Amino acid sequence: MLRALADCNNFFASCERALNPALIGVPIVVLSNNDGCVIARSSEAKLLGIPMGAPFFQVRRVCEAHSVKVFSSNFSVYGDFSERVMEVLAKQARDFESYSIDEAFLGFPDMPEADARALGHRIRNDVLLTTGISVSIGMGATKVLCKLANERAKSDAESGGVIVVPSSPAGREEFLKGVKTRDIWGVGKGLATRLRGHGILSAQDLAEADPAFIRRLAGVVGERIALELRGIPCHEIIENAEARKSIMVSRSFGRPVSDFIDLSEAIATHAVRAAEKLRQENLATSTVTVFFGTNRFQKEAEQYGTSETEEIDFLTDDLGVIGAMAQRALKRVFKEGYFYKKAGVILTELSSKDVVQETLPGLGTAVPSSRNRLMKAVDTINAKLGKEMVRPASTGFERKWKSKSEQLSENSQTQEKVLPKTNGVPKRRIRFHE
DNA sequence: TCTGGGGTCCTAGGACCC
DNA sequence: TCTGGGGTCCTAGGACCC
Repeated sequence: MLRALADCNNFFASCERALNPALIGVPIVVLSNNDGCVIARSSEAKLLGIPMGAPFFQVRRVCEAHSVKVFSSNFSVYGDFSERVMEVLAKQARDFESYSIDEAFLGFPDMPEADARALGHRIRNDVLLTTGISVSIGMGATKVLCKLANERAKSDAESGGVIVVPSSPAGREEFLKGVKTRDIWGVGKGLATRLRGHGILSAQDLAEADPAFIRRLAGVVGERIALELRGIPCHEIIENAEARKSIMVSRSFGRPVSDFIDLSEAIATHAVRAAEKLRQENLATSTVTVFFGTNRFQKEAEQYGTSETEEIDFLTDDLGVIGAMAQRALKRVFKEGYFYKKAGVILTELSSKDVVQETLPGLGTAVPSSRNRLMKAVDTINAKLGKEMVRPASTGFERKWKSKSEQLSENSQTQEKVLPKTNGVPKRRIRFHE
């Protein structure tokens, strides 16, 4: 079966540009939370040599010198663009898997290879016209081949944004010879080093290697990659994403904190947000993990970091219960005398709330319905009036530890705008900062 | 001065059981 | 010198990805 990977080009930067066409041709970078690292670059910014993942303070001068537009990330906006792109892509193929915020796998049973290129260009045009976002299309027999084709489509200007890996052994070999193992999807630094030790340098070397040998060297993960390179699918296109297994909320602090009360407020804040996500997805949990740590980049400073888990014997989505569990865990492992840089909360052992109510009728006594109504009220108010409009006092008032988002606050005027429409269907209104 | 956040999967090894 | 052999389950940590 012919498969494809559609991957948005410079996604976050493209979103900012789609919102503000005056930015066309201007170098753009988008920063991570806390304005820490570069997580997206327009092609102009890439040409300036600004690396992906670079700490912003290391590239600030280059940005200033070349008038690079710098944005704090605005994930609610990127999420809206993502929905729009996915909507268009999902219509193009029988099989569809939204793989990440800016990528989707498509499956085309019965599609002749000869028609693949033209199909790819049609999809590209369709997404560009309806969303303003440019995507690259990589096509082949397996997901791993699609990934490689996609990378080539992005880097090879002559491809017009579409590359098909031929299914003929000779054509595939020609393609794979020019690909370094480290550039294969699923081959990280560790595996690439091990492969190199055995003379496996290119994707073609890996495809040709004895699968049993690769299995010993790199486990089932490596073996599957090798088979996929040969055109044998090991990873199907998964239509219905399985229920997620964990929810994590974590942030670095805007400045180091050492007081218990500050850490406690941050943990409370993250627990509230995690519980909110839980309710949005109609899930419930019995297990809460908190973690926190000092700044690992400050080598000379004394380091401490840990995680601690608290369990209960029923399932809940109540921010009060989850918040209290997080605080109990924190109190057990907090240590005085360190400068902490980051903290977070993880919820695991997730179940559907419907299942909970069906299979555990006794839950009605564990979670009073008045609490359910309270959670609904909190969610409704915050959805209507803005994030954190209602929150527990335990999340703090002064909140000196909050992340910074300097590039956002620089233009703190919030405006309402409407994204472009498809098929006359109005999209929900979004808030964002210009 | 300043270094993100949120996931998944696999494996090895220990605990425990028969 | 000699001290079974398999299983399963769970967990921590590593590796990788976007």
